[in-house]
Amino acid sequence: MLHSILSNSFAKHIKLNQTEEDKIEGFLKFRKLKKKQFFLHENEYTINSAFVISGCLRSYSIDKNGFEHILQFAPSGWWITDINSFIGQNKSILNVDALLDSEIYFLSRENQLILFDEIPKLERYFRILTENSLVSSRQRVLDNLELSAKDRYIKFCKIYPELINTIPQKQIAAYIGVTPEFLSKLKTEN
Amino acid sequence: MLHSILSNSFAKHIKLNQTEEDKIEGFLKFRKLKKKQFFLHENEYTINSAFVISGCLRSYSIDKNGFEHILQFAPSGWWITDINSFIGQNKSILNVDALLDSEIYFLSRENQLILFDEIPKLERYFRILTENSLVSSRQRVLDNLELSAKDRYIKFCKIYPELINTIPQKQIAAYIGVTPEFLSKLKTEN
DNA sequence: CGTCTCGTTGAGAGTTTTCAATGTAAGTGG
DNA sequence: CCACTTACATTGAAAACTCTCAACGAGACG
Repeated sequence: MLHSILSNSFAKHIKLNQTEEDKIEGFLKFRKLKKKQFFLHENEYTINSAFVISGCLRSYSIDKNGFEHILQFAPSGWWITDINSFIGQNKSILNVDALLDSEIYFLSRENQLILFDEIPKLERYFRILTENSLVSSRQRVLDNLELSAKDRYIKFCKIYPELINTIPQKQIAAYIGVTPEFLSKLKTEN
Repeated sequence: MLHSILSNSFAKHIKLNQTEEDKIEGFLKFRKLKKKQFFLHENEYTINSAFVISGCLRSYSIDKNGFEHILQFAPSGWWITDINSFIGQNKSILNVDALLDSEIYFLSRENQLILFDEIPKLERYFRILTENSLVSSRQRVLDNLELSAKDRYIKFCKIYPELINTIPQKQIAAYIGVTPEFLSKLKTEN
């Protein structure tokens, strides 16, 4: 049976009967990731997309100076992959790994496309997720343009309250776009 | 008959016959915008999405200090709207206006949904555009995290070469996230 | 117990902004 | 077409913001 967290994610956008959920389950694989274990390395072709049941994954790139920059956190209930590579057959420019011990389902692009044919509602589900991702990605672009580092941190705390005390603070710094040292100073000054 | 620029945009992703193009045309409206004329004001509900035939539109927000921050430029061949408002029935947080005298088609969300039913290929066209927008929006988030102001300007010049000498430089500054004065200094220092 | 990662702090350097001044180009009304 | 106004680009100096580098302490983990 599908894990309730994934089942609930579907239910937010579409209605599936038991037969359909069972069929979907047949196309998914379950896997546990230890902290720091990779789901996807840059420069590979991304076959799979991950849905996080428990724990937390992140996607990030490494710049020419060796610094990591985080594009997305995926705590419980989120999908994560390198979407450009997953959709477009391009080499991945992102790494995806686990920040905490995690449990995930993963779905291959091949199986996803098969499921789109067999259960058209599922295409709708992913279309809506894509639209929502676009909205939040654009909001993040605006936030980076409009907000000070301090305000970006405050906003981060509102959006991801469950992450504040579960992942290292330096990961949050790599998401909002400041150095770990500077984030530390931001928090004290008040 | 549909303007060739829009027709070509469709043709990049889907195949439409003449009957289908004619039908689509019936759901579009054509309009000219003078420079500085608004297509959409923030705090309104966004009914329409615009496809630019000639000229250039932009979408932007105004922060609490009164500064403008540009989310998107739409020269010839691009769609532009406040997608959150257009899709989600939310109030717009963006303004969209013309940087140059422009010619546009516009399509209401209502008509778009009707067309999705009548010409399913069109839903595919917009799904692909949404996916591509997501990819480029995420790339821009990464660019803001990774690149210096100077490198962001250099990258901008590569992506939008047709804009460099047609729109005011201060608009480019508002897109890459620096003040007009600082962009001016960046360009001279070399 | 030792090792590694992380968070904090401080001083100095680099970056970007602010503010003010100037010159030029572009738009407007007569 | 000219005179006037407005918008824009540039420059400089000072201030504000953010980073770098180095040091230290605390906690996690084997």
